[in-house]
Amino acid sequence: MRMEVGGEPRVTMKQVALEAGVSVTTVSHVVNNKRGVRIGPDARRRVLEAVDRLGYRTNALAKTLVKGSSPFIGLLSDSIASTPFAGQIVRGAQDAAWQHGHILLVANTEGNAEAEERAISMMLQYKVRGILFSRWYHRDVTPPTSLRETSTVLVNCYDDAGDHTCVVPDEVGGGRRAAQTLIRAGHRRIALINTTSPSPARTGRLEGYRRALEAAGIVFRQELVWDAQPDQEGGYASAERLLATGATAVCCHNDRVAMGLYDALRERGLSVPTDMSVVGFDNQEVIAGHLHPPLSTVALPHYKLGVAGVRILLGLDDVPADGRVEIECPSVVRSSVLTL
Amino acid sequence: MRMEVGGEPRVTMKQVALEAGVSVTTVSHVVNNKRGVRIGPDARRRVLEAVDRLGYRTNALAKTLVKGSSPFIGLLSDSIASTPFAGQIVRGAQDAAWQHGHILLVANTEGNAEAEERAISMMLQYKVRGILFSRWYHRDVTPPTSLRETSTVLVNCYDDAGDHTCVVPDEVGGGRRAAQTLIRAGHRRIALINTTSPSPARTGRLEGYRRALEAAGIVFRQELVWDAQPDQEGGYASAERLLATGATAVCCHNDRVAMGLYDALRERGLSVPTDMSVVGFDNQEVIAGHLHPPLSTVALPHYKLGVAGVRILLGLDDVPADGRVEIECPSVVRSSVLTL
DNA sequence: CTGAAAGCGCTTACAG
DNA sequence: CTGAAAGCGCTTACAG
Repeated sequence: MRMEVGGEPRVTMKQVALEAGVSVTTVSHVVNNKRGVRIGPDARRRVLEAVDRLGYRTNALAKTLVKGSSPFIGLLSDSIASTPFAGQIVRGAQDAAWQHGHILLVANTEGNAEAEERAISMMLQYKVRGILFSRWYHRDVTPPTSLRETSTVLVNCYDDAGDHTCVVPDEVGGGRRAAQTLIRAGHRRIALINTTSPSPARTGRLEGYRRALEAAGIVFRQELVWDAQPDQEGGYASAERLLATGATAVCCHNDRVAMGLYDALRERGLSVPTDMSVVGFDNQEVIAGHLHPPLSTVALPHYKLGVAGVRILLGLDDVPADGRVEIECPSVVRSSVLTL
Repeated sequence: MRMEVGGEPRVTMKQVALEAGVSVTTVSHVVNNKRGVRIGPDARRRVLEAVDRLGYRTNALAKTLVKGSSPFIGLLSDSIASTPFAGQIVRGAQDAAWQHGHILLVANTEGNAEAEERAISMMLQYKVRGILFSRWYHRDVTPPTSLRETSTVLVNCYDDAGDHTCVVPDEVGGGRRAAQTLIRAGHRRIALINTTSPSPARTGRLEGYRRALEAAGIVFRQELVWDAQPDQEGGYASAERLLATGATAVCCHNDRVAMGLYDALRERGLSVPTDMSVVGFDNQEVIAGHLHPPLSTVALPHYKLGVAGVRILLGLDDVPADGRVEIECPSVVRSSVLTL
């Protein structure tokens, strides 16, 4: 086996043909294992040997040119590492793309409009099959108009205009599931620490919480629901109020809020779940899995959003007439809920 | 402006030429704004208009073919979302690649050897300029031999054989910096909760800790150093032992250990930093930034590792003779250290 | 069974 | 100032 160094001239099909003493046509046929063409066993052997000897690798770019179809799919992300969420979307999209013989071109724009524009332009020049436009937290967007030049699907976001197909988490279902976890454990007085920032998560989860209560015949009480900063500080600051409500359980807007609440509770000598049952949201592994005690929560389906995004783009999945596909938020049970 | 739909035939330079009534040569010249060629103002205007009218986008793939140089750089990652770390590497590599007109092809292999092999093969077919082989935590590896077919640099890992250039965090410097934070605050009895798993982080940070003590004229005491599981559970379980040593401060192997320790301390009615000064490692934002009180720590330079990886690959940065470049781990001060 | 030739979308000497 | 032609690395009818 011969090794190629970085800048060395690439070995092409022509050279293989020369080495094997056949035409490039023949090389192409055996290299691609073309069915329906008969190649003499001797010729085949010779090209295979030549390929090996020369260390030939087909040039996928040239192939793309003649085939006329692009292997690329673009993924526009507004964040890739600031939270694990965006990463999961990328991972899902990548796995799905790869599985179907496509290659993901990811651009991290940090939400910068100009960077987005340039990334789209670049993707278009590489003749992507389509573009996934994603946001790290579920929200509405007005996507760049240049996206109209190619097929695009919105991932973890949606446009009010409804110009594009979108795939988003089922927030209502998630909120319901969070509350149900508590209801099924026998709780009746369940608080909800919602977020201060307007978002589909805020609206949807509240709606899910109401529906779960209603289905269980529990009356909704406004005093059990309030908004807090959606992080540890917000949870920490909510302890006093929570305790005052006499609730035995609480749904937190996310795992970080739950973490802050844990701290505040512990400082008061209270413990989870004995004194308070807690359910989070997001399933942010590094937090939820390692709190004391580990936190029961509802997971956001980022990986699946990514997968669904490319499947839809490739026409593999059906899309409802309204162009909106919702992915379920599954419940993750750990040990922060006391069964009454 | 005309819009193209997904499957529609692409508009090519030939069509633009036709529309503008010039040759493709001329189109190429004006589209690329070729210097040194004079184009009649009228011709130029006509092609620009045609480009606009037709919505022409150059085919970067075809261009690549004739230019003979590849815009692609491969990044092999063993994880992309299980921790924020890998994501930062990807982000750094992506930013640097983009900045220099290159495109990052990232493959997430989850460390699976077969997947790695296929990804490399794919990258080679797309004629990548080179490949970055990365791991989410710093360690030694024996990279796939097929990597020898292209330029490769190891990111956040290294091979004992020394076949490849590598870029890794300066663990010794990081360990020293952690200890120094405490020493400068006046602490003399400083514990170190190291990790049970053998790794450059374990060896290097311990070494750095020793050097910092030595430089400050503090004698190293074996009883102040022990190993624990490198996560919340390990930190939680270390509280008793830590308290028994009479240390006034502690360096934790990472932020998760610190988080577990916080919990255990709080359960004993103790508080940070009044009763114990704590320094973490990793600067895992979601944890370190939001503990009560926020945790002083030492950051792992993942973003920079990614940047350096592509810069080295592109020949933009010098590499020491031993092929090993170390990136500094900066100290991040928050409020978990009491000044004596 | 095998190969010459045209063509994918571009760029670049080379001639006018 | 402008264009015909060759060529980048491949594939695919079409002839032998």
